[in-house]
Amino acid sequence: MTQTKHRLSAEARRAAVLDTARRVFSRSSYRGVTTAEIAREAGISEPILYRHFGSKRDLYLACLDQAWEEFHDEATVALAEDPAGCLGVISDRYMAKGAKFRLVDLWIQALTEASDDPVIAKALRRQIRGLHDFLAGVIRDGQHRGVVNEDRDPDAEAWIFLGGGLLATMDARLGGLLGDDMQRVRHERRRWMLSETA
Amino acid sequence: MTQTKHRLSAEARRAAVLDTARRVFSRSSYRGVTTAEIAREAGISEPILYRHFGSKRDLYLACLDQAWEEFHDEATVALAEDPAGCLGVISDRYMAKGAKFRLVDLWIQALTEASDDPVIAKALRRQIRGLHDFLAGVIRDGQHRGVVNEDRDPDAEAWIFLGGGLLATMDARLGGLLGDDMQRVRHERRRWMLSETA
DNA sequence: TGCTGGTAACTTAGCGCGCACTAACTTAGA
DNA sequence: TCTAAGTTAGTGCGCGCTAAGTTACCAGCA
Repeated sequence: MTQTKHRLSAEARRAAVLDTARRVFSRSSYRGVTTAEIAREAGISEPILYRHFGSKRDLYLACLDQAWEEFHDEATVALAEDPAGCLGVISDRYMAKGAKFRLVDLWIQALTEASDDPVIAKALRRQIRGLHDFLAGVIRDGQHRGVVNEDRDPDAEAWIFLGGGLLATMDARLGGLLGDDMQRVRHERRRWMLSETA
Repeated sequence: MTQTKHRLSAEARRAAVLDTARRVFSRSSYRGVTTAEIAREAGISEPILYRHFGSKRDLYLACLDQAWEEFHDEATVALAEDPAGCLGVISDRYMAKGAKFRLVDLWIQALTEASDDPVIAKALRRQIRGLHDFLAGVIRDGQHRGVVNEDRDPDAEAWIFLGGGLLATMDARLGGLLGDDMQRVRHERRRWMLSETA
């Protein structure tokens, strides 16, 4: 039987804290958030937080890992379901302004921390390389299917796509600097990528 | 007569502190740097720092302003001297790994702070919009001169270029993730921008 | 040129507060 | 009744910032 009111099992509590932490971190920054804040928002006291995570940094790393894992899973599913529209799904999922939380928000912060913390830097490298390889794979797949122009360099284009993600996050964090230029960026990129000639 | 040894005039000291602060901030982050650290590296004590700048935040904003102003001046000169090669000069100046300090490093940190600090957000918005307009102007100029394909959207392309800058900063902060893919990105972008047909 | 007083560039030493983290205790649930 | 999920009430320390005191520099004057 599941618990009724306040008390949760260890793993349920851990998952709940991780979820809250991910939300709180992603709307501010690693250093801008206090462990007390996360605990309060998760509806627990700090010692409980420290029972499940050894330190604030451990918690942050766990957030990074889970966010990446979740994104990667969803992207893989989207790729299998609709290879052509997959990139659009990815955009919405990981950079769209409306998304409940954006992976790239964590990345921007992690990038700021990376200069002082090699462990965070390493985790971030792994994830970014992972996303790049995924994107390059999608582009290659599109080329085989004749949707994407064969003359394009998949690795280079994947990086440019990733740069677009950074741009979108910047935009969201500054409260909409690009406006409808965002649409024009998408349009411009699509024109380049799509296969006009065979 | 100028001072001989330790004591500097107020304005000379202010400039020296600002220079040091810019270097120290840009290699780490706003929150990752202490005022004591800046003071030590500038060869003074903290109260002197606080005589010239009202707060750590004021100092940071002054760094942002000066970095942007300096970059903008240099870019304007480069544009006047060599309109065609101007974009290359800009790349080297503001994103190249070897540059003594990169404007975009400050931007990435400021972006992290922006969610908690509307003043920093506002300053950053101004600078980014400024760079975008400058880049779009360069592209338009290139189109008039027949160097850049007339069919490209200058505003959209300026944003994409800016996204490339973020990408390069990310790369540098993570210690060279892209490797020679960076060259391929440049090549890919150039192919798209250059005027192949009239 | 040498003395001297005033000014402003500097220093030492520390305050208060916020935050990561914890010791010791309490209580719900099987 | 015993285990483990929870709490209260801290501690120590780092950092932004400052009060109070010190010393280098430069007038003005004999």
